[in-house]
Amino acid sequence: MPELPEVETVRRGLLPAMEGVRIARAEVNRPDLRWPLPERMADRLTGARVVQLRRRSKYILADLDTGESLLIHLGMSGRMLVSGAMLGGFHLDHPAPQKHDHVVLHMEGGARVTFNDARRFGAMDLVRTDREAAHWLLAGLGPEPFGNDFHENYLVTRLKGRATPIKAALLDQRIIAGLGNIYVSEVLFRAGIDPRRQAGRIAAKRVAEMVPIIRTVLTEAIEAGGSSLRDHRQADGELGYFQHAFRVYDREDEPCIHCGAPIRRIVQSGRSSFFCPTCQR
DNA sequence: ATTAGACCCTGATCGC
DNA sequence: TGCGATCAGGGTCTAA
Repeated sequence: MPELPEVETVRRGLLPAMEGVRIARAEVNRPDLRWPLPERMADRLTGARVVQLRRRSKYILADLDTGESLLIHLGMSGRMLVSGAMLGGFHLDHPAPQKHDHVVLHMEGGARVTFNDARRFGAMDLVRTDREAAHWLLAGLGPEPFGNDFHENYLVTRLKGRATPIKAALLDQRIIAGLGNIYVSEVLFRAGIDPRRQAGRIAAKRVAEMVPIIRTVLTEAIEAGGSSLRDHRQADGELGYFQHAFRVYDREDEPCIHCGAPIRRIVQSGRSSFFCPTCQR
């Protein structure tokens, strides 16, 4: 599901339908997702205008003119789909309601934004915009990969002394926000680092080299509309296509693009890691 | 303080 | 066509 590039792709797709537009009616079809939805959520959304649509890590934040922000997390299987709007010269008709359409925002002017999430690992909450940074889901997040707080010295310092595998360290949202299982594998391949290496035992120079690689991989993925393996859809329903550019992820037993050795899959803390045993040390 | 594993939930896929 | 096992891009919580 959605890592930073997928969430950013969704945010960009939602912009024309949501930013500057008033929510005419909010339809909330169940009391909870991963956690209970906020009190009186439909009432607090109805009539509010979306002032700005932002992203923090894997969260989308819709700032409202009520002083609150709608915080959205897509979990593993969450989608945000726009319908009934003009997009790129095409009109997106309203599709028939689907199973797991948990929240529907009926926008002024006729567009709809539907949050669908089969597995319900996603989340929504309403938070005072001026206290957003203290929200329990956001407070512990590490720096944005594209932000000024994320740089070579920062990463070297944060990984110093850590015995945990570098794979787990890069997945840790408190260290860096936004990476997930796909892009960590892709980053470590490009950096030539074995995912099992202890984070604190990698030479500082090689840790530093990961910083621009992280930014490059994420940028390329955003430009491709994210990766669509199973669940991810852009806001207009289109598939992303970065999965065609994977060098190791989901390529078990296929040849390494550099050396031809078969790509290996191992399981680390319950998640698959893909890597080339020859090129990554 | 760290770290591995269970858990949350549904659906797709694969082997039999 | 059916059935069980396995797996999935998220994160939190517990127990070692």
